[in-house]
Amino acid sequence: MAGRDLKVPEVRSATPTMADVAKRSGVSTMTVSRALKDGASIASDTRERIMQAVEDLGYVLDQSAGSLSSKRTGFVAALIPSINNSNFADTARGMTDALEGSGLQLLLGYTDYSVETEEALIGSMLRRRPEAIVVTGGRHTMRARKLLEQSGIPVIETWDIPTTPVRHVVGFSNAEASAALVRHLHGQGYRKIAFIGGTTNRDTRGADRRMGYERAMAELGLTESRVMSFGTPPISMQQGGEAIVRLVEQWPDVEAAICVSDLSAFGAIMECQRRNWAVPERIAIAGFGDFEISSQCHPRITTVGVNCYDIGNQAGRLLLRAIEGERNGRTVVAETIITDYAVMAREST
Amino acid sequence: MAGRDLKVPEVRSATPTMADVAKRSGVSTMTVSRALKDGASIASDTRERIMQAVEDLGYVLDQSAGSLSSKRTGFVAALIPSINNSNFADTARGMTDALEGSGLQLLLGYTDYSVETEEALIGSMLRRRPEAIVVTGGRHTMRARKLLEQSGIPVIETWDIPTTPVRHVVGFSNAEASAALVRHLHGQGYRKIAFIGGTTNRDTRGADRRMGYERAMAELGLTESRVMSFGTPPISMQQGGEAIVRLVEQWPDVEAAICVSDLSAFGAIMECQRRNWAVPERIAIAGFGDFEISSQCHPRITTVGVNCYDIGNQAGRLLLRAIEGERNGRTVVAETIITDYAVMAREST
DNA sequence: TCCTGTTATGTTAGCGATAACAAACGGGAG
DNA sequence: CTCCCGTTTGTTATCGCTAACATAACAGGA
Repeated sequence: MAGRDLKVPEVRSATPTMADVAKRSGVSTMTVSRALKDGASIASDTRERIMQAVEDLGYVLDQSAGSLSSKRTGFVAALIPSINNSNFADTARGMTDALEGSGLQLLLGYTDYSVETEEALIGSMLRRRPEAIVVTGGRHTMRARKLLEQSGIPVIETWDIPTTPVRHVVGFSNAEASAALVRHLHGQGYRKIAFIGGTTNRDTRGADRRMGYERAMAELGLTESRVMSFGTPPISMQQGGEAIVRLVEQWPDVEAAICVSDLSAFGAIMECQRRNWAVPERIAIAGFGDFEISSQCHPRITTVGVNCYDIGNQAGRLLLRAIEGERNGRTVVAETIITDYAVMAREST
Repeated sequence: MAGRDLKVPEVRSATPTMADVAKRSGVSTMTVSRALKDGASIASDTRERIMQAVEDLGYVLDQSAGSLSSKRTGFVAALIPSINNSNFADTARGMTDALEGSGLQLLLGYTDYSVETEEALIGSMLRRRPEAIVVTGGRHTMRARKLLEQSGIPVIETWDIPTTPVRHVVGFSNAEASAALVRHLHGQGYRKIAFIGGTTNRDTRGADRRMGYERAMAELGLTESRVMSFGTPPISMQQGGEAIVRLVEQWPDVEAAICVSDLSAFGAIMECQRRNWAVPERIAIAGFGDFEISSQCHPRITTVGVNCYDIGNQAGRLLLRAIEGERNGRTVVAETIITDYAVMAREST
């Protein structure tokens, strides 16, 4: 730990305000405000003079003051379960891209897969007055739901198709996607198919996938379902590895395993390699989400590709329409946009 | 795409303000303000009455108005290169944990490994008046640096040890860490050691690691350095796979390769497996960062473990001290905190 | 009884910007 | 020469909240 003396920069004592800039350039604050916005009518020499003053003073616009006055905060809130999940990262990127050029910034919050954290986060986001809010999933605490309903701004639920949506929806049925994967494995000839997931319903999409698995198994007449629950969601690579071992111990005849996500599937496959259990010959393993790792590892993992980027992009565009609509006093109809998914058959099954 | 009619919630027309709550509970707005903060002296029956009114009206505090008045926005900005990188995610988590209970929220921005994007982001963050700002890396555009210096708030650079820091620093020397890995491989008996990284210096930490590799090679008297540059940073798993093939083509005698990050190392190893190049017998491969994947894949990857969480946590705590100090008018001395790293010897070398 | 201190609440005056309207100015049409 | 219109700039009044100070009410000690 080393120390260095404090160097006081020239413009430091009091942060300059718009009034300081106005005084220095000999105009009113209103003119400064206009100069800093594009699209306002202002003489080019005046603008230059103002810009010079801004530069000299090191002035930075105070947006909180601006948004109080203009009633536009210039940002939208998006809540995703985890910062470190490439699926949600893609969704966030899709949203950011959709917002490009709209003057709206994306403000992300992380719920850590917990509806309670989500509730708290919705509260703190709403206090900052976003112009719209995007949440992941369709299940919320009662209070969270009420907050969303009363917020007075467009609300979009993503990554799911809730039975009673708050308002707009952009997503797909996790249960249906999971069922499609079961049918695919069935089509490949597998019968003794297991499901590996977390021990709780904390990850609601994970729970939906398990439900879809069970439903599809029943529909295919495969009455013995093999569900291995292990660890608190989201389950890690390591937990996937441990779970596959337990699975094989408990049901030695198992032929295939569907993991709740690609990460746990990857962990499971690596563990199999260490134990010399051939994948897919001894046991086939599939994942969910089509993470980069699934197409890169060896063997490449069969999974369900979800249009993550598109979910975000559609949500972003929908949100722009909704904000625009409300601003113009138009009646905005609640929309449900269903995104697609596809089983990606690869080497692990 | 399905539609549903707009359902107008009861409290919708105009968002209620504190004055509405005050009127409804028969007190002044100041009392309402106090009731919504903890630590203020207020009669418990008054508080209850106010809370009831808040509940009835669905009132949500407007923080932008509050912070305009109190001059405290209640958030700190942190810029990280990528949303989808578990190293930076850990740093973010460390920061969030450090901020827990301080009343400060973390607002993340993503620079996408570009100093230009960073500059723009610093601008838009500063406009929202964070109480402190944390950036990743020590290299910035001139304008960005000026913005940081003039911001009047605590600035912390992380993940690096800049030669001329803006103010506070929490990080380690990427070059030194990379050199340590070279020395480790040398100690294992490897001599023809290569480095795989991106084609540009966009990822400044990646560039530092390459520099450290070259310096260490020279110091060890290994004069022939083998640098394979491939793809725009951050290079992906797939690019790691492609790079290792090119590397072996160009220098068939290569014995070991250090990849700029674990992800590219993983891609390289998987590609080797597909080509039946034994790792580490035919070629040893090491990564950087100790991502989860490195300890989970097969073979497990030798890498440099960085104390990501600690970087964030220390930065968070430093930032709290600095804010506290400035608020009390104390002179805050610039601090440099050096975090540790360690070569993690595993199966891939 | 009066004074003092504590607790609970109210009043006033902004915080720093922008919306909305007003006004000054210059130039071209009639 | 006058009038009108478009362009540029200024004035005023908030936006919703909180800091700082003021005041009221009450309890307890001298």
